[in-house]
Amino acid sequence: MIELVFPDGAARSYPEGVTGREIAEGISKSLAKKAVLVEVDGKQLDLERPLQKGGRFRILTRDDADPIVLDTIRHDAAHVLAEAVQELFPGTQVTIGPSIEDGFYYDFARDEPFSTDDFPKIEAKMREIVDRDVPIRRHEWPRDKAIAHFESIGEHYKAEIIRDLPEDEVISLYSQGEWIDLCRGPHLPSTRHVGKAFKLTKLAGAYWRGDHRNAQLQRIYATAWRTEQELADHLRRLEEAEKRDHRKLGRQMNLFHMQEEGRGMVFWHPHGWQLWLTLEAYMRRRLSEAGYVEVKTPQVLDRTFWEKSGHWEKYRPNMFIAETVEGETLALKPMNCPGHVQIFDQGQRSYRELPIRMAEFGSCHRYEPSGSLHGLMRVRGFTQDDAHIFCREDQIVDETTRFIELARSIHADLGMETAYITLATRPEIRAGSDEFWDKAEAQMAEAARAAGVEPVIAEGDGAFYAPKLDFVVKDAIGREWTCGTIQLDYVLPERLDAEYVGEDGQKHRPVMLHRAILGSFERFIGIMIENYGGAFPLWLSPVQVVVATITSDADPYAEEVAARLREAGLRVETDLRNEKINFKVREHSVGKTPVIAVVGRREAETRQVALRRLGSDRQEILGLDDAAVQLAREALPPDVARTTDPVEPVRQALSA
RNA sequence: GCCGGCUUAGCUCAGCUGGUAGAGCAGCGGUUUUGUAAACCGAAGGUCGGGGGUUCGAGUCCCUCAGCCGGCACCA
Repeated sequence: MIELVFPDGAARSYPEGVTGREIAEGISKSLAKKAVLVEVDGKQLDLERPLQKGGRFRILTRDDADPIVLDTIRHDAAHVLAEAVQELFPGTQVTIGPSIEDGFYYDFARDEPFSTDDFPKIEAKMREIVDRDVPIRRHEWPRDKAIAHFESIGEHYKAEIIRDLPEDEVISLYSQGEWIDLCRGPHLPSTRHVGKAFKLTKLAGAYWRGDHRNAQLQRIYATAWRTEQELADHLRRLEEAEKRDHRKLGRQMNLFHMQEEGRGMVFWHPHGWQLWLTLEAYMRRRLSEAGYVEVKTPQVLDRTFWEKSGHWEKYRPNMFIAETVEGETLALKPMNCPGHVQIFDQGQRSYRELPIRMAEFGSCHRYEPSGSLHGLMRVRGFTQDDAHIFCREDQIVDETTRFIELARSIHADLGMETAYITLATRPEIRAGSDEFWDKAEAQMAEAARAAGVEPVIAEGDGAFYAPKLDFVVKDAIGREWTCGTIQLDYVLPERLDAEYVGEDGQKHRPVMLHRAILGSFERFIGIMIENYGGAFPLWLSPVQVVVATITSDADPYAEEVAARLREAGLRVETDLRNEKINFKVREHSVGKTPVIAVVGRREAETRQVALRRLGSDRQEILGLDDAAVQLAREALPPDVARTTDPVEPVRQALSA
């Protein structure tokens, strides 16, 4: 007998080998009908699986909000997809097909390429399989039999997977009708439970086992949900996200462009560059306040320099290299760190100077693989908000904690909430002893906790020389972005011979903390565009106010209004075109201008402005001076608004 | 870099099985002086991504190169 403890706390005994379905039937017929999985001590099992041991027990139905249910639906849908493809395209080999966020995919091996034109046919076949409502059954086979079976039907990838499973692993297979696949499970009771709220979305190439030296398979992506409604909602969310695409908005809002001759390089247009300058000025204030000093280092340095830093050996394929007529070989800097060490190395450093927090808005070039380029998100010429903290070992934790607090505050100011922080631990190929890694990882974790954050461990993701913390932020529509990092480094100071004189009069190696908060301006601006959907808050908006006239009589007054607002520090444009006010309001609303100041004959006479805010159709009539003061106050960057009497800069601007 | 798709006017897109390129918006010229999300009229605008081929004839078919898009791989 085994004892099962139900969610309500009741404990009941059942004979060993009882199945979830039998238990459900014992409770109610309707439950047995709805049940899809059971869970014993947190482990989900098929409904028909004989239970061997007791524990905390619950029955999961298809409607359960538990993510494991949706996960199982997606996983089963992947099997249905695989069966459908094999029925339609004989000779196709199956490999793996896991559930993923929002859906699932399946990787197939087939000489002929699939086409998205095949999707309707495949989807129809999938629906047919769902309608067949065939039971999904678990089988356990001896290893040799499983291998022989898959080899005999030409499924070499499956056979390879089984061969690579640990010797003691139970080989489980699942069948739906004639079709059988290697799988760990668990699965739904029958294909009907998969439902029809799925849609094939994308076709892609993917390497077998994720290794580019292996064969390339064809991956079919799909989205799958519990109900048609959930599917429709998801498709609508995708459309929404598409509207926010920074490449689209960048063109529509005339922020930047790229062209063939400069792949991965950005041409910033006036409004886009204004956005950059505003962000840069903000960062400069925040860094200065946090005790950083700003530097600027050369764009191009001789090959010998990169040989010393180790980049020539390790990083050369990613570097832009230039030859001069005099036969020198130079390289554009792919990163700023070695340059910063040169500044550190000038003169004699004392322990009293540490920590030195050396910042640079460092413009770097990296030859990224062509297929990885993506709008502003992955470029070849970019500017990092880079800084290196040179410190003693005993300062690492404190500096890291301070950094985490700074980064969180900056992300929040820029409309992004910290979702979590990851601690990337020792990779397989690494430098340094285990003792070093134990200590370094512990220090990073300690610093995170001191800042009030429990880091999520990213096993093996660290740089080869040290662990790092990465920030994951969440945007307005819930998407996550990795933004900001801090990495420990003992190697570069050693290589470039950085040293300081300690309290003991001896020379010591400083530790370096590489850190960035935005990552790169390019990428971060791309993220900001998507986060705000182009509707930037007033302080960031490239154009804050458009003064729009109703008739040409008001032109002189409109110029006066614009001048007055500019005097108050606002970024203002005028629209004196011979167009109707409706037309102008529409155009500037579509263009995401935060404030439209409408002036007509009335306003000119009374020396007022009619303000209209983006997203509202109300108008606010204010005297010109009041409007200038009020808007200037609203347009203060968040840090300025926090650190000073918000009225003071306005007063200063007014008296200037 | 790899797999697949795409590339037509400044932008968004149409162009069936090969028969000599079309719309809306923007831009330009004019009329209109307008009160909070698109006034009206007109003229213009294209070596259909580059190159090569098949054909009497190619935007359309084939080859090739480039770029872009979606993934994969990469991301010190």
